[in-house]
Amino acid sequence: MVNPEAKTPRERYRAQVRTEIKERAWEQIATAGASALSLNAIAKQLGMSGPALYRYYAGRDELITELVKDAYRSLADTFRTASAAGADVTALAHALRTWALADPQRYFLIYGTPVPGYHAPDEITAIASEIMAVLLDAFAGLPSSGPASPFDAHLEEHRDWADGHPAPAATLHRALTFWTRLHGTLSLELAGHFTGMGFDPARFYAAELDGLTGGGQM
Amino acid sequence: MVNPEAKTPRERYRAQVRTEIKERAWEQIATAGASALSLNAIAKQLGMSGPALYRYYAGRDELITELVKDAYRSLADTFRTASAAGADVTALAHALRTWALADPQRYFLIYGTPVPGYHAPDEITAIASEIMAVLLDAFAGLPSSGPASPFDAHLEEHRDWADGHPAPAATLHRALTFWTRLHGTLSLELAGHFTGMGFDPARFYAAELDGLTGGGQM
DNA sequence: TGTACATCAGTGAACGCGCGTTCACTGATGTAC
DNA sequence: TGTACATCAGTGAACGCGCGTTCACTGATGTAC
Repeated sequence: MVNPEAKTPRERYRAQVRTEIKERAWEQIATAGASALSLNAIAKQLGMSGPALYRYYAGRDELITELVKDAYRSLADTFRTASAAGADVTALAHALRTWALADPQRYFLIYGTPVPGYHAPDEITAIASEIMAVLLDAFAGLPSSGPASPFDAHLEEHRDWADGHPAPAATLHRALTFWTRLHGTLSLELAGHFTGMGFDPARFYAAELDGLTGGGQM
Repeated sequence: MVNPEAKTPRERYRAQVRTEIKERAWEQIATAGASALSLNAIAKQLGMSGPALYRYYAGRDELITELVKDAYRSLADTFRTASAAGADVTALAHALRTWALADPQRYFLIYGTPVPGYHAPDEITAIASEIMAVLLDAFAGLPSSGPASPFDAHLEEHRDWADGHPAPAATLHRALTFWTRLHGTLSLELAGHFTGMGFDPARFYAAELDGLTGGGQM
């Protein structure tokens, strides 16, 4: 009769405070960047003293790692959900852009300037390859496009990252390109490098996407 | 007989110390990232007290702005020099990659995670458009490729950033694409996102470049 | 249902640190006559 | 060439700050009998 999975009130409370801490952390990151994240400031916003946070996180580093993991998981969920709803490559691209625009600093926490010396835990690389798997599936359902490039042959010899996905190297190539090209536009847009140039970033994004889905040149 | 441009020994000394300060600053940035840059630490490395630096820079912010400006100027110089030596689009791309790999954190100081609220001074946007001008010239000397994209028409109405360059919108489009695509690969490579994937980033970069120079599809 | 005990969230004081920045000063370097 | 003065690089003390983190504690919440 006892469900060992059931949460006691205390566990429930703990979980709630943990997420509240993270919510404030995201607010801080959004307004001042990740490097400005401060445990004491979070505690103050929650109306508690600084040391209280140590009941919930071992320290600043653990909190940040948790935030990075959450960001990855959020993106992976977005992709998986879209894919489950039948999204094709184009829809995935738009889901990506929407997700990124919703919280640019969250995007940069994953894809932004790396902290020298920091190395992502295995759990994170696992989520990253889950994202890639969705992408590979989407491209596998697309008609092949254009002639094989010399890079395809090279990729064929280095396809471990595809984690056993049966798609041909050309498809891996396209998924990789999807990633790098859309990141290229998106990150420059989010960083404000297009500001003042006048054109509509969404249209440029769409143009890049066009090249990816096999239709046009370039 | 007096050359008003000539530097007095004191001016010479000042200039030298200023560059020494910047050199140490770059070392710090390279090893711990820009957010860890500390005036006191720089002073210690130079064998002087912290306050001494205020003879040379008004404060931390001014120093960082100067570093960003130097980074931009360095990239612009690299491009201009390459261009003057007859570099085509491919050569510019390789110059870009070499420049980026030489000091990844310098690259990220320009193209990395933005600090929310920070706005680049006009002097910097001027250098950025100088870089773009070199790129436009390089593409203008290339045969046009592929059918016009719908984005070209949109760009035609927003071409102020090209600063009067006479190239057709399709060329602006290609220069823009050069920028975003190569940034996409390069930044992911520099941030270590390709680590463990096995393939050679240089080859992928070359493959992307191939698509840009008009040859192949995609 | 009531009491005795264990668990654990949160506090407040404290530690040591390094930061950016100011200020009044010393002493060396350069300039004017 | 020598002296008197001005310039200015660099020092050391000090200010106030916020940071992450530890520690011994109080008091509320939950558990066992």
